[in-house]
Amino acid sequence: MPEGHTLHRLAGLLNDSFGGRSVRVSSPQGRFAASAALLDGTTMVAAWAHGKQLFCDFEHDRTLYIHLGLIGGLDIGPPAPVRGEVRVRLATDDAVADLRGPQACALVTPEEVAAMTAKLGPDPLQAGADPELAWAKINRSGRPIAALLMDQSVLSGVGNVYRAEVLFRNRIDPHRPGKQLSRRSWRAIWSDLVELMPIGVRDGRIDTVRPEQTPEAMGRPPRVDDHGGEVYVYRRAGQACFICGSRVRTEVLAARNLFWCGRCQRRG
DNA sequence: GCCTCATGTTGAT
DNA sequence: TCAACCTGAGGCT
Repeated sequence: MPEGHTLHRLAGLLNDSFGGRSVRVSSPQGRFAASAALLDGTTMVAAWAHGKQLFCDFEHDRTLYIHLGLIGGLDIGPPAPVRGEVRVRLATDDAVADLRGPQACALVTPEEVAAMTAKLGPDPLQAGADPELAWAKINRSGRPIAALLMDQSVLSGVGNVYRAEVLFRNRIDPHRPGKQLSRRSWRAIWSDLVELMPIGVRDGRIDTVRPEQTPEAMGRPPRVDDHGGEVYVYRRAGQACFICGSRVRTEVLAARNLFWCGRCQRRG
């Protein structure tokens, strides 16, 4: 569920349903009960995201900080009975938001928020984010670009799907050390993310296949990943590359399954 | 029912 | 580098 686009989308949905309203806050599961009681009945001022971190600002300088981790989810919809392990429920008479399985869920101060965001790299989904801040780190690192893209202190919001897809779209070898990546390649990666990620926010899934290369346009059967989006290489190990036909490769890189085309991706 | 996997991160070794 | 953590879905018996 969660790369940066998911959190920005959720922030928007939270603002739509809870922004400026008095919110009932509870912890059906019990693990957030004490903090929920402090927020209960107060007004949610605004929700926002930086990369994969989600912040809900309430009155009295109280911020609910959420990180979904790998398996967490935040379901927003009309009122419904609690189902499963719900860490936090936000509710009004019209809407409910249920948080399950988060990696982090805590009440934090403005100072703590500032400290957290200060450690994060620029987010392609934030207006005015500066790609040079990321380039300064990439340009002097010996780590592979596929690892640097996943490092949230270098760049925030990119996860395993976007890293594989943006490297494929720009024909870049995932193993290329950051210091050997051209500035032109980095600018291409950044502008591609700035173009792709808002589409993910809008649609709630990651679509990366260019219009002229869709299955219909290429005369091949539709193929959509389990996460709901249409992609070139992510989770397609062993299958034919849509562009050159060679087998999509996979290996573990930066503790995650990387997917790439060894023939198409040779740039640095 | 049991096992594996998942768009993530942290802390110990 | 590796285990741990949080939860649910899907595949298997």
